[in-house]
Order: sequence, then C-alpha cells, then structure tokens
Amino acid sequence: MALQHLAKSGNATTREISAARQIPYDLLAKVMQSLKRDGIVDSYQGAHGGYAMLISPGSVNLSRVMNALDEDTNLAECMSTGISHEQCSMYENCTIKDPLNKLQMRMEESVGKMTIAELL
Amino acid sequence: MALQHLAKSGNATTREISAARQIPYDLLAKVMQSLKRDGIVDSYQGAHGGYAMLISPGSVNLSRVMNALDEDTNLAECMSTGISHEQCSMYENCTIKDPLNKLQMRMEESVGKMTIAELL
DNA sequence: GGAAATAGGACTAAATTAGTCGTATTGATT
DNA sequence: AATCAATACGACTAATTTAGTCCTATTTCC
Repeated sequence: MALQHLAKSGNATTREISAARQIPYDLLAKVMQSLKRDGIVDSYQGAHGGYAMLISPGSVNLSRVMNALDEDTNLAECMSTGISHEQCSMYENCTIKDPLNKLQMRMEESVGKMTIAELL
Repeated sequence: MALQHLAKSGNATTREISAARQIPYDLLAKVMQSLKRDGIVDSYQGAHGGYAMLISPGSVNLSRVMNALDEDTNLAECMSTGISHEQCSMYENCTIKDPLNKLQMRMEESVGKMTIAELL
C-alpha cells in the first residue's frame, strides 16, 4: 500500500501515508526504512524530508518487495544460503528438497511478474 | 513427505511413515486425518489398518494439499469467502484488493501445477 | 534553536503454527 | 471375550513468528 501511494503521489512522508492508508505510524516507518535499505525508495531526512520512488514502479516487482521486507522468504530453512545444511538433520537424505526448490522458483517467478505499476 | 511415502509404498501406517521420515507421530497423525477428510487418502481402521492413496498421485496437486492441511490459505483475511467484508474497516475503499486477488490466483495456479507424482 | 522529518535498536503483544496428551473407536487375531 | 494395533478427534501447551510500540539519535529546513 505504501509503494502504491508513493508511486501515485511521487513523494510522501511516513506521516502522510500513515494517515491516508490507516497504517500504524511506527510500523510503517519500519517498512519504509526497509524499502530504503533495499534501494527501492530514496529518503530525504530533516524537515521537508520524506520518501520517493528510486526506481520506476514498473521495475519493482513484488518478489523484490517481499525480500526487502522479510529477511527470509524461503519455503524451508534449509533453502537459505549458508550454514543451513547443519540445521536439519535430514538434509542429506531429504527426498523433497529438489521438488521444493523447484516449487519455490516457480512461485518466485509468478510473484516476480507483478510490479508496483500494476497496482496503479 | 507423507504423501510421497504413501505414493511410493502404496499403503502405510502412521507409525511406519513417522519412523521412516522422522516426523513426530502425533503430529503426523493429525496430518493424515486431514488428508483423509479431504479425500486425498483412504483410511482403514483397526489392526492391519493404515492409509492408502485414494487418488492417483498425478491428480493430487499441491494447492489441494495446502487447502487440506490449512483452513485458510488466503493472502489476506478479506479474501476468504463469507463474512470477511466486515472484518476489515478499509474493505470498501481498499486499493490493493484487486491486484492481491490476481496475485493469489496466479500463485495458486503455479502451486497447483505441481503434483505428488512429481515428488517420486 | 526548534520543529519535522528519517534511522534504528530494543522491546512487548498478538497471532499463528507446531507439537502433545488423553481418550474413544474400530477391527483383526488369539 | 480379551487383547492389541490401528485410526479419530478434541483440548491443550509450547514454540515461533509477526505485528506493533517505545525510546533516542540524527538530519535539515526555517
């Protein structure tokens, strides 16, 4: 909702979006910071500051937004990069690992096909 | 994992699957009951009882399995059928309702394309 | 200097999901 | 008839995750 608002209005403050969309201010603030961190939006501090899209809405797909907001968007823990193999004792002889990976790729693809531009 | 096991072995008891896949017995029992309720598997009570596939693995897609196990698989509460309109005060002037519905349909489609047969 | 904004860490509360427990029922075997 | 091994199921508890809050910096315009 925040990105839809931003894409429509060009730029806005957290306070404005919070009021317009009835989103708790503090929560939205966290969301905006995450979007900034990912480089989806740009921020301007100080008085008369706020946020603006850094990338064209059509170039921001929902898969990217998901990953910007959540640190782990995998279907299972073992699918994260890194030390995850040790986390599951069944990792070596797991028989659903491959199909699960395939499923995740397909889902990411379908989520990735929708962009912020399609929310306007 | 349970369905993969069942599809491979033809039939099995909860105890067998639990041991083979290291799934907590009580939890798996609940899962099997849900699958039975949905009509994906058939159950046989009493001694020498157990479960067997009721439908061919190729006809059981993961979307159906999801819905069999979870009572609500919607992206948002307002997308459930029934009284949900009253649950969200913003329902009438929600501006992401339509794209969200479209997204859910696309995701369901991609999940629905994979069947238990593809786990074998 | 003050007001209005972002930045971010630490925390709490709510909701969800995973897992357990107790008991009933069914049905083949002895 | 008794027993044992299985499903059925409701109620509960524990763990995890997610939503939301609070406090304090920092930045920048006026």
